[in-house]
Amino acid sequence: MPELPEVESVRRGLAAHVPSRTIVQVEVLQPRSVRRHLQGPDDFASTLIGRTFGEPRRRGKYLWLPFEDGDALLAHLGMSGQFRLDTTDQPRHSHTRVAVTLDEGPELRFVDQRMFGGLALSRGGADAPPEIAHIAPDLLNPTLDRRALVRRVRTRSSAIKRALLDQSVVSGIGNIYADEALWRAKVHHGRPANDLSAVTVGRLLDAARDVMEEALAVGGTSFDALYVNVNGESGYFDRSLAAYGQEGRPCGRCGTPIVREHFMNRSSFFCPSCQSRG
DNA sequence: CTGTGGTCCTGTATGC
DNA sequence: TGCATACAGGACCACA
Repeated sequence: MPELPEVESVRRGLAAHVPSRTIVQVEVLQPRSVRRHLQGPDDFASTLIGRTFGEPRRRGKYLWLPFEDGDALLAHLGMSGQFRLDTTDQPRHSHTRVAVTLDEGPELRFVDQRMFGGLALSRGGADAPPEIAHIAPDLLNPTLDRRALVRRVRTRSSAIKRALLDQSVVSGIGNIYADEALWRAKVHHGRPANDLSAVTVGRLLDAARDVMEEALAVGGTSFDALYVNVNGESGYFDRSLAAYGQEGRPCGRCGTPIVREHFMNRSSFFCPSCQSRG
């Protein structure tokens, strides 16, 4: 379940290998994975050939690989998407959806079991893909206006967790890090965002930033083989999770068993004692 | 504009 | 053993 730390780990892996590499061949093995390229899979493949990569970039959970000509390869990993850099003699993983041969070095492979992710060419998207204009800045963006963000969050009447997960409010947070941030800030996920004080929302956003930075430092969170970096390696932050997936285990602060609750068609894990409904 | 709930997708785990 | 069901959940879309 790639969220900001996992996507950033992938971006860094790509940054070490793809800049200055030129595409010589593209194989679309699963058309669904390029469904957001409206001209179709054949156009996707042919239009990429001959282009040269620049420095990979990221906003929230979106990743894009700029080309030197001003366009970009826009990617989202969805639930299970991976970029892998494998030598051509290594067997392709069975869920390989797109394979990109470069002029030298390893092959770039997009692997995606559940196919919620995908690739597309973004015209003129090297600096800022127009397709993701609606995606808000993320918490690791040094130019983020924290006060403006606190204000925007507090205009929402829906549950605070819904606001945290809304990528047009703040980007990069998914279900795992939302639960971790709420636990750290001692806020119940269902509290209306506009009921929280500016200080509390500020603390919550700081907690989200901190937990994602800590996760990034250890390569992200991996529960299974669905998230790995470009070399196929797992992250280690699952060992540091305080709330997510901890149902029945004692809260690290007060010892009360962590509770799981259905919320927004997914699971929310929280401490019923530390995180009161207010 | 904001808010809400349905849908897509496949592999794994669980229940009868 | 086999079949059905639940679950994982990010982004998008229709609709109120």
